[in-house]
Amino acid sequence: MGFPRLEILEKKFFVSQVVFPYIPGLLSFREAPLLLGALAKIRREPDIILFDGQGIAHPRRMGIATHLGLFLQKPTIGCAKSLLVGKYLHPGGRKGSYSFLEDKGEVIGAAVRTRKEKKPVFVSPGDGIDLMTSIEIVLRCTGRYRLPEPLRQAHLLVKEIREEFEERSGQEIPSRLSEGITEGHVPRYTYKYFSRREPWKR
DNA sequence: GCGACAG
DNA sequence: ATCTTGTCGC
Repeated sequence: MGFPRLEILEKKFFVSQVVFPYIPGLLSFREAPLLLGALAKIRREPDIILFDGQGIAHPRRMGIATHLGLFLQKPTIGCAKSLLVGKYLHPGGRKGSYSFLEDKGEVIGAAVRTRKEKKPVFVSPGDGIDLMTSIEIVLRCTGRYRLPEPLRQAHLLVKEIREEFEERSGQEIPSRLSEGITEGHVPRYTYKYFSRREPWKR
């Protein structure tokens, strides 16, 4: 999308099976491969990328937005619909109000009210950008809905693709089966490894 | 040991 | 995330 007009410039998608389970704190391992697949199809070079997930508001300050920002060497922002880690005071009810999110004595993001009286979204820098700029961009990308337009449009596109695929292939895409497919494709040792407490300390 | 836990 | 039931505001 263009900024600040938010015109859609390109729409691309990527379909495949997930090969890693959803584990809080390890979302990148499950979704990054597919996101990279879709991003590889984009012709234009984005100036910045907004992700549906955390940036540095992560136990190890490495949410999916940060992870991919570093990988792609591109500025990124994390905008999650719910909290992973950190504490915050409820922000004011007006659209645009926000309060900082902190963990272990450091500010890692903010709870931003993108819609009056609605649950806030959690914004945190991915990489190559600061918190205040991240908040400003998310707000300027938000219109009448809770989610910033880039993320909302992405969700709508996925819904569109999925429905078309379901009717054309007779058998719908077992979206919930991502669980089933996952268990059958993730090597046993891999799952055991990541199922332990704080596996990154091993 | 118990609770929390992006999508 | 997905699913189901019911409610509130434009």
